[in-house]
Amino acid sequence: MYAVASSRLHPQMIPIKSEASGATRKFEVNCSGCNLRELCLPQGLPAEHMQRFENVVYASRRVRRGETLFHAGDEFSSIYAVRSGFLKTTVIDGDGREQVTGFHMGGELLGMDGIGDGRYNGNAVALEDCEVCVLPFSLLEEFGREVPAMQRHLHVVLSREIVRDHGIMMLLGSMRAEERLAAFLLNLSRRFTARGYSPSDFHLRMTREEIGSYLGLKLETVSRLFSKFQDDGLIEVQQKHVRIRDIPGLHGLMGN
Amino acid sequence: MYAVASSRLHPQMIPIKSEASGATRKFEVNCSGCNLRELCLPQGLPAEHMQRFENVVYASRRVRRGETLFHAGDEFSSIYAVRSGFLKTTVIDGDGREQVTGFHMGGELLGMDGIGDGRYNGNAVALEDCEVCVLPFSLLEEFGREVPAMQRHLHVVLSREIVRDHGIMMLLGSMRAEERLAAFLLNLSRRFTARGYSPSDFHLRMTREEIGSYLGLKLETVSRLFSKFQDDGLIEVQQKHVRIRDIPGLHGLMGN
DNA sequence: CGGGGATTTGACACATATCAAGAGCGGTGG
DNA sequence: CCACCGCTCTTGATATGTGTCAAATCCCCG
Repeated sequence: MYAVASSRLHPQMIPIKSEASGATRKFEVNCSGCNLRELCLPQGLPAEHMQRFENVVYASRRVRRGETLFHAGDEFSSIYAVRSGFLKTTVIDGDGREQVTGFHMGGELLGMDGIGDGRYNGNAVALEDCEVCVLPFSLLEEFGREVPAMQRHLHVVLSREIVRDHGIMMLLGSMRAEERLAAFLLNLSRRFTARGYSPSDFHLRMTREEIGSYLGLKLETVSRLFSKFQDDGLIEVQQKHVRIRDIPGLHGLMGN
Repeated sequence: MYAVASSRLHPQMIPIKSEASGATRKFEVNCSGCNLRELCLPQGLPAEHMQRFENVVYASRRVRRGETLFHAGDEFSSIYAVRSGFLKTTVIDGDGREQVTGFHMGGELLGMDGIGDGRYNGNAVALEDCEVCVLPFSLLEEFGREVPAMQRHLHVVLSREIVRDHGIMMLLGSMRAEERLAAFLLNLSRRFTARGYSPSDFHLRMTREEIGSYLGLKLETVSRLFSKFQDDGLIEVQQKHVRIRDIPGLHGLMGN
């Protein structure tokens, strides 16, 4: 019925030059044919502008598991749209402590933290082999000046990122460990569902430690909670594979 | 030497019509003469565009202590720039729990969380009598389409909000109570300094409970930490008045 | 197929929350 | 102008959720 969420390259990429076989290569994009078009930046863009948008998408870039798409401090010039794969973003403070700020899947945008002062503020690391679309920000801005719908949508995307962050602040500031993990699982479920995967059956790409960092918990706490949720019949866990058995039950955990 | 940070109306407002004496009134703005111009949205805008910008600033609005500038769910049409006073922003989750997402002073922008889906995502409440400039977002967008510098600056401001939020996520996710409060005080100090107030001597407008909400702590913990910092000679506290005695000492608390 | 990181689980420590009581302060109305 | 009331703050005693440390197992990746 549902495919278990897994990493597959989507077949929109059409290389122009075979010599450009490095990490980044120019290519003809086909946003209109991309199965992520309803989730990605061109979402809702009238057909007449779609072709123009495809010229903004400058290149694709392949990032292998463990590799970094951009580092904090790198010069900013583009934002990235995830075409396939799964990444985390992190920030590091003066003392070297790392905080995971998000996990990102197909159709989601990365790098918007770099617009502010011309350098990325955080890091983006692939948790599995990824393919991302490179969107040079100056081209996006130019496009936005010409097409109000594009401009508005860019603002919408930036604003939603702010709203997303406020949700995480709520989670970190006001919820107990159990609620945080339930919220996390439900959030993943929702996002997988939007991409056509099973709402209840998925493979976690991140470690317990990364989940813990994201949720403001230690990895042992995350592990114990997974076990507890399993004992309570809410989920089944086996290493990185999770099956949610009781979505209403997880919802019920929040707010008690 | 320094004025202790206090709420003063800045004198740029020139009412056009005296009958428009309600909470909101149109007025001739004078951004170029505003002492917040270097911190506010028109920051860095070339002089030639300043006058045009002043036409985007649609009105001023007065918000009394305790009143709400906007509620979560209200229809979005404008962002707001704080002209004077001090506000908090909050979000409320399904169970009615409130999380303070920020404290905002002169020159800072509010309401950018509303662009995403046409409704404000959070609340903005005045912690003392405030005056805000109303910036209709559609006018800002129009202006941005015509003036790339304006467009870019709007993006910069949105991006910085994201970066700010990531800093708070770091704070909530990775720091201990003591570090959080030290970071909070140093952040306030920096922002007061940028506005010409004393870096070390200021009046807190928010309650211990609001500080606690912002920092993910309970009010008793905040109170105890204030006492502890005082015992350690780092600060002097008397209710809402704070005097920082040892800024390096506070910095030193972070990362131990 | 081997090795090392990832995960689980237990025992215990400790930071922060909770509950409670009293004091301080400010704003309001007499 | 003063006194009272209510909210805010402080502080103590205690509870508890989560962290820390440790060890064994798992299993995934190279």
